[in-house]
Amino acid sequence: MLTEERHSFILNQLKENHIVKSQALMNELQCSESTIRRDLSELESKGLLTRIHGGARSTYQLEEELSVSEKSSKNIQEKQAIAKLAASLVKENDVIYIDAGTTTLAMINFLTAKNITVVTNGVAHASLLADKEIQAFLLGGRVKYSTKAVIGTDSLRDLKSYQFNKAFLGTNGIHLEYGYTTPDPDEAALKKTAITQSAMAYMLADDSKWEKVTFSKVGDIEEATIITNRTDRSLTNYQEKTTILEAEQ
Amino acid sequence: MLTEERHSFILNQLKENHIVKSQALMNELQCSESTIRRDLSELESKGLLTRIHGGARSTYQLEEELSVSEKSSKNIQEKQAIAKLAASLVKENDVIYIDAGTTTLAMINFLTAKNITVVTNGVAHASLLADKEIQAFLLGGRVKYSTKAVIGTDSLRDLKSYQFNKAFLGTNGIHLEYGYTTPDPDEAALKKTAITQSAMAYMLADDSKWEKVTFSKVGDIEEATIITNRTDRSLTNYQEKTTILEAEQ
DNA sequence: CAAAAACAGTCATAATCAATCATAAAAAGC
DNA sequence: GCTTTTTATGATTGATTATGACTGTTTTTG
Repeated sequence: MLTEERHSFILNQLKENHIVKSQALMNELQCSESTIRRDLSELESKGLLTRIHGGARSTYQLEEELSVSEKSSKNIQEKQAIAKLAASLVKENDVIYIDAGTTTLAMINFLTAKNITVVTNGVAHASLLADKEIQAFLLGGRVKYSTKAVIGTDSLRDLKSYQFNKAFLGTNGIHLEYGYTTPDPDEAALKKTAITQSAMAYMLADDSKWEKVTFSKVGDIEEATIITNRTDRSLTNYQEKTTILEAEQ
Repeated sequence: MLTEERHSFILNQLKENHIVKSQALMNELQCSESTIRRDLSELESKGLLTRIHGGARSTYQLEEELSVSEKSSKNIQEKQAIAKLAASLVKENDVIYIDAGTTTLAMINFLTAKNITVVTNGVAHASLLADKEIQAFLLGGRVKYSTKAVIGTDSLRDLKSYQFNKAFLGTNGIHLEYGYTTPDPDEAALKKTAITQSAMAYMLADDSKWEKVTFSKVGDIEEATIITNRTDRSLTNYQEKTTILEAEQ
């Protein structure tokens, strides 16, 4: 039984039952307590489950927000890995912007730096930040139905009154020539402003976003550091223009 | 049976029945009295329930967060009745303000009027409105941990730029002499402004809020119409000052 | 008021934990 | 080829946590 096999077995069990017990896993996977413990602890560090006394339970956050088609285990793992790397860049006393979106939402669970201030336009993000008792400011404005992002002129004006050390953004397309793009012009305007208001901008994008172009331009490749998952794709062309951080899966 | 499993079982029971008995839990979960007692006391310290002699009842806050689709308990029915009456006052094309807070959250599920616009300072409210595809605007500002309400100077400024047909507010105290009061001065300031920005103001308050006074004054009795559940209390003194709508339980 | 039930607190036992070590298989280097 | 390094695993240790039984006290009930 390979490590990978056990891991995917555990994740599948969690998908069905919401909870797994170490004892049961020992029997089903025919391995020692130590091995199960190591498996659970590895999966926890990737944000794929939460350990509890006697086993583990699923980390609901991401699964709940993602649409059915996005719920593949591979997709979640990629997002968690990217989110973890992004969160590790946040240091004590930072004032950061976190854009609405699922990958950035996953970041919040990995935030450990003390005394940080977060500004966001994500309604779900604000809620999770409050749960974690992290100081949060929400932009005001119209709430978009599908993504629960706050957008519009009010939010843009609010955003312009803040200055950030770092901004963490999502995007729907990355293209060498057309830069970062996203379908909604309102969201694009917000992202663009966030980049200008921030000393450093990070674009979080999993494998599927590369070489894609959508409707509204956010900015050029060189305007942000890209955080992505490790891929076979050659990124040399992009690396000439900007820094790319690759998350281990 | 893992600790976590018992805990979620207990919370689920509470969601449905509003009350649980230690003896019943002992049988259903097949464990000792000591264990149940420890479980209840842990969950209480997390604020997820309130212990009572012989078991536990749900905390008010949790009750409302979950009351969205639940109905069984009598206590919940009272609050739902108030929320339902309040929602019935909202008519087509209205532009309304819905205050953050547990009582007003229940209102949203009863909203049926077409083409309404809702402004709110409740993060949970904004999320629920988006789910129902009701046009919603969120005030910008700091997110309060405990209630997930947006408060502070930014939200106050945002609020002043809107005008409403109707405003629906919660309060922690109603008193003939001291008027409407709430513990947090920031929230009080918002409520006060909402009243002035609105043609009609409604104060939602269940039986337990009467004759109570808390720290910050929102306004005098005559500044809002009160929506409450039917009670034995004599309200004659109040009815001389303002309109009181009583919800049938 | 008295009996019964529920309570908080303590204790010993059992299960689970983190941490370390030794072994064996796989991978890398020479 | 053989050795060295890396990786995965299971066994062992003492520490931590969870549990049920037991004590005497408080609350509820008839």
